[in-house]
Amino acid sequence: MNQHPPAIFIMGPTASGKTAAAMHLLESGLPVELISVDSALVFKDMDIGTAKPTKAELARAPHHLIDIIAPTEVYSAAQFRLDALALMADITARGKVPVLVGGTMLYFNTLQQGMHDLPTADAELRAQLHAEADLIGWPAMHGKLAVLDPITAARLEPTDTQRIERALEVCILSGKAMSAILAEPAREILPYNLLKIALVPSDRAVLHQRIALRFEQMLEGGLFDEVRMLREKYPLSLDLPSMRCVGYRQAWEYLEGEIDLKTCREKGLAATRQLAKRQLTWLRGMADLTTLDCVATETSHEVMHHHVMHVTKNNK
RNA sequence: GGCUCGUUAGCUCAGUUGGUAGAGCAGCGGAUUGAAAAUCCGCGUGUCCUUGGUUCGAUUCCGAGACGAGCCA
Repeated sequence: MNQHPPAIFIMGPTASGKTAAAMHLLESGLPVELISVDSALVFKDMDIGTAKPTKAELARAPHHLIDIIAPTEVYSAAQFRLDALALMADITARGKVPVLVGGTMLYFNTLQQGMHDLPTADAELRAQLHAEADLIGWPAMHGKLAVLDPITAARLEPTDTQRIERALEVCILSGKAMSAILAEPAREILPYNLLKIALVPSDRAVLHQRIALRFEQMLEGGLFDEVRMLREKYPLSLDLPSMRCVGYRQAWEYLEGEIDLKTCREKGLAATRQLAKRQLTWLRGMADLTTLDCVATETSHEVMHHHVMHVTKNNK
């Protein structure tokens, strides 16, 4: 018997209708609070390109973890885990059920699996490592990692710059091999009774159509103006996580005159489709999912409502 | 109307001195532990426009046709 309180995950690729699904639950009167699980929605002033719920929608259906940092700042899976755990405890204490809705599958995964006791990211050290890599190249950095942590080096491609950098950072800051830390027992599992709903398209082509439609709406809705505004308001660069978000990177390149509008549209669309594909890959590997077809919106909402009602009732 | 060039993967194009072909992008599959909308790995999906001829064998050479682009009328 599971004595833990309930919590609900609503997961799905971009443009699968997660926001609508979450709002449907809230507005049908179920005792829930929403937590966003999205690495792009955390940024203030990035509204159009992230397809953030509108001000009106957020007023009707408040989401936690939206607009919490500036586009110059960095968020992380580890920070998300801490933030989400605190919010879930609060919501549960208020007698409500936390609904975690979003598309950042690493965050969902981290929340469920917990994290090992790895050192926090260190911007200064990363800058040093990056400068070194510029001099000797990433294959040589991979070679250095092979000395410090052969197990992790064997797991990583010499081209996987981001993970090589992180593994070196972990070794240097902790004095231990990352693989040694990961071999230690993981932290406790999430103390909630989970209902995990996955919104998956029965037809990928339909999702692609939705993505195209939404991207067009973003362009018409002023994505370029938004990026111009962001660049005036903040000291941004293309290597910041915020500006690496799908759509923003391509809009930036267009505004710089590096690509024309047609190319911007094509690259933006392709990047969004590729994002959706990676999200679906994550979902295929997850256990205990209640999978609903995001193409059949009304049916899915009904079924989801039924499941959630069942869970929230058992909470009493 | 005449001449020239072109037609090869979903797109842009290479290539085959005649032995049924390969890049980039797109797409598809996978990995994923403080950047994750990130980062990385794997996979070629084809009436080589059609049709006659030459040939053991034609996507390749020759003829005709279709379509497209350009130049001349």
